[in-house]
Amino acid sequence: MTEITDNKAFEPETRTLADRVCEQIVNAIVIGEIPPGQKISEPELARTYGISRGPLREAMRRLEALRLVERKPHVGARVVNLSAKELVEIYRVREALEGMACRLAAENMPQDEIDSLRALLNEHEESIEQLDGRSYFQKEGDLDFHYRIVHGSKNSKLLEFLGGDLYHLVRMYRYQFSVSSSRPKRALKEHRQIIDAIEARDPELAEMLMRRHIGSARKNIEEKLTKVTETRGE
Amino acid sequence: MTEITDNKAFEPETRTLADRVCEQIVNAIVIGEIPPGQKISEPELARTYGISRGPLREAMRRLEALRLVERKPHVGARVVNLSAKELVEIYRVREALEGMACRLAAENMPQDEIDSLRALLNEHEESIEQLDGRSYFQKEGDLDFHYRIVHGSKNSKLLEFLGGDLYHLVRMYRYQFSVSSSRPKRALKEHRQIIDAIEARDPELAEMLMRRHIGSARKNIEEKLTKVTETRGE
DNA sequence: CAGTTCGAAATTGTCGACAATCTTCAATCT
DNA sequence: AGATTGAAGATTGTCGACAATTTCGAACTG
Repeated sequence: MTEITDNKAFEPETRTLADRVCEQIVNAIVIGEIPPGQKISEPELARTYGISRGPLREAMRRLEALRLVERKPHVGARVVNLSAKELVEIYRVREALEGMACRLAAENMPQDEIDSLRALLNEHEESIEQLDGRSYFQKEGDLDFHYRIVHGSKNSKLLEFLGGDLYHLVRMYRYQFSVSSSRPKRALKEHRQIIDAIEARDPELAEMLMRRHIGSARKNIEEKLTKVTETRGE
Repeated sequence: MTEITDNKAFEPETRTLADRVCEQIVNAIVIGEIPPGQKISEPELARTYGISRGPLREAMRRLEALRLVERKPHVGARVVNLSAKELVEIYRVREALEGMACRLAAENMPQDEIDSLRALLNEHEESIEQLDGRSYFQKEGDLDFHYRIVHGSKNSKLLEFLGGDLYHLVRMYRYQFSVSSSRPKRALKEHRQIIDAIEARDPELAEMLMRRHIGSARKNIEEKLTKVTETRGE
């Protein structure tokens, strides 16, 4: 028994079937493999993932809680189709929660995490300068920045709500609309201001900067979407 | 077809079994009928509510998403036992979200809802003056006030997060610790200040007042709980 | 007697089948 | 012709049984 037989890397799937499939479906929805508004057939999805309907229904319950699908009793489930209004509403929620997270990060984020986050921003800068269309990295990289701030707040409930639930919706929207920050350099500058405020341990400023940062993203969306609806003549 | 045959009151239970039982269990947990930290046996609960394990497991998934129970694969589920730290974390989330809700309410809450809310506050005042221990009304009444503000924000996502998910935890905590506002008159005064700011259509002030209001409730908790832990000699 | 190991019981996870409900479409009636 | 009703098909909701995993206890060993 001297060898380590129960190596964690060897048991990557100790979780339940429902959990694993749920994660797969979340990803499929986020990247648009299952398109928004599509009706979900339980028997079909169950066959697709090679499981029975029992675990699948449990996974659906979780997806419902994540607000990625909407269910009506005795009718069925559909992938959400975010309206412009709902999207703006989500950004209001982000503005509030991440503003608070940033405030708390200014109080609680350890120095080593701050250093690490600065290094991440430097990577972002490089990927922007050689802007050979690595929009994927930009998209995920931006969320990575925000996630780390929330992590740095040392508030587990904030982390659960934002990182566990809300970010799936945000990621989904970004993939659907192919939105990579329309002004990456400006965003990077704002990110640097934010981390500066955190390192200076200035909660008020940190919160204000983050709220502005997300607020301008929200205005950006509002602008684009009203433009689209105007074009459509609505 | 002149009569209204599809009266909503006539179909009170069109929802699924899992949904109904879930609501029952939520209530049982909130009022402490199922105490915090208790292990949940699926077969036993299923018998208690007279259903099979299938729907019950779906209900458990929902309870997990509501953060009222914690599950470990192949081990079981337990009712959450909120620590002091987590409770304070939840109040931070409330401070952020309800602050935003209050800001938006100042922009969007219809006048008739404002009037109705003022009437509710007058009822609260009466129930306080004849303080014959109607703490139940105080507890639920306070949440009612906060709920209406969120409703007045006209932001459906805020309503979902706060009203749908988070308030169950807050209610649970209030029942467990038998916390009726330790200073009801002061709370009422603050509520009136808030509704004044909303009616004056002053988003900045409205948000600030709400954040202070919830912030002082948080400090109140922090104070009490550190006192308790000190008494215990920890 | 303490510690370990093995096994039985209980609990959780999964499955396939049956019942209830909704949707669709065609036949009938006004 | 258009609307209504009814039945057939498909889909969702529910159940009981089986398989996999964990837990608890008793027997065994040092």
